[in-house]
Amino acid sequence: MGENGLGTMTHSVLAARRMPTQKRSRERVERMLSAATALIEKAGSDAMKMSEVAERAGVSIGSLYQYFPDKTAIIATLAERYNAMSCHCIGQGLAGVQSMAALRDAFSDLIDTYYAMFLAEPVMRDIWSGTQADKALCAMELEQGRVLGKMLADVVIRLKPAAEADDVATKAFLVMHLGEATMRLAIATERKEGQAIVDAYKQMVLADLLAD
Amino acid sequence: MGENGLGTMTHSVLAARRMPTQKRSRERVERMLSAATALIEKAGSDAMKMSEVAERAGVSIGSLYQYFPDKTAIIATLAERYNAMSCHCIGQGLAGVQSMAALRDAFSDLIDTYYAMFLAEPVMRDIWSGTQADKALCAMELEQGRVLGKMLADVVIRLKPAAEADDVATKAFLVMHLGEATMRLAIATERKEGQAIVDAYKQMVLADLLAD
DNA sequence: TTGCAAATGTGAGCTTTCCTCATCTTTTTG
DNA sequence: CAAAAAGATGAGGAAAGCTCACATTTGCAA
Repeated sequence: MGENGLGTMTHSVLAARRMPTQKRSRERVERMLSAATALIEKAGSDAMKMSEVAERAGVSIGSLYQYFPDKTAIIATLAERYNAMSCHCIGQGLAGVQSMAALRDAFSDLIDTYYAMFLAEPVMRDIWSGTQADKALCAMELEQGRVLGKMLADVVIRLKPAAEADDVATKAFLVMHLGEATMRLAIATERKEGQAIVDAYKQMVLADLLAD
Repeated sequence: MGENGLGTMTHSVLAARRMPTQKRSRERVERMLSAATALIEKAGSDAMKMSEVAERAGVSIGSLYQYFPDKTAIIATLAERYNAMSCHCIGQGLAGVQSMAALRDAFSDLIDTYYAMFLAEPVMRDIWSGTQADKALCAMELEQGRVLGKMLADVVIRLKPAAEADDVATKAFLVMHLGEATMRLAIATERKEGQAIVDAYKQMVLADLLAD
């Protein structure tokens, strides 16, 4: 599962030791990230060894550390790509909404899509369900929640101009963050219960969001 | 902050290598746990070194490993004690509820108490906000959610016998789990925003819980 | 083309931390 | 009181992250 269709965005989380400027090194960095992806899919990011990443990418350990200051930087780079992808999806889903009824449907679809993405992407699952030990990863999740929260808040404010902006912002932030928590919970349980949990989340959140 | 008033329950998470039966060893195990607590408070469980725990407890590394199969076992033991404590609190809070209005008040108080506990206990914060990388810890959190969810579901079923039991159970499980997620989020933000987030959570959940 | 500076690549091995085990000491028990 | 069981010790094995002194390749100006 080498190529993952996530584009070729360069990493920028925690200033890499060196930015790849030549074509050769850019390709090598992509190989490193592909190797890391494959290894995470196989056994999780915790079990991923830097030496294995280097070997699989056909690169020396020294090269690996030239572009990623430490192990978490590789994982953070992958996480950043997935984040960008899901932010884009969610943004698109919310963009055209013109009524509360449309919001309800859009939100419901969007959660289902997000859930399907979690289920389908082993790396995403691994990163968000396991490795939250890392501070940088935690900060990224928080930031992600803020971005998604803002998207949702903007829509709600647009549809309900009378609402208190601060309250809406807080609630939207919470709703999006709890969405991620719900995904984690759903994934950690049986498939059927997982779906029931996601449905319960949608129902609860939508009732609150649509209330006036 | 040596003694923490959490009682002297023995650990039982992942069968310790050896159970302390003599008085001497039981005291030593308590010293190990106190040392671990102090070190986690100082710099987090990630930075906690087994050699430091042993030294601070006035014990050899060998002894430490005689009672805790690995590093996570110490943390899991502490987590188990905090879990038992919070389960007890929450159980008490929900026990005497006889009406939906009382449930609303009890739930609100209970969440505030839980939040205060999170804020006051550095070790609890550390364990639940950081070290979720460990599978045993994740399983414990899930189990904790199930136990708390059952408590809440029992109360709701008692007050609304007409409700579908499965739906209530799923929802209660989700609500309790999202409660923990909310705590984590609140703790990760500024104190004032944290309180607003907790309030938003309470409002959202209660509206759903009290709906008929 | 050529030569040189900057960029890139290498991997042996240093460091840190978890954890084991052979051996010794203390306590309990028949 | 002697044997057996429980408890205690700490040097050192092992694994993985990461460094650094040195080798190679590339881009570019003369």
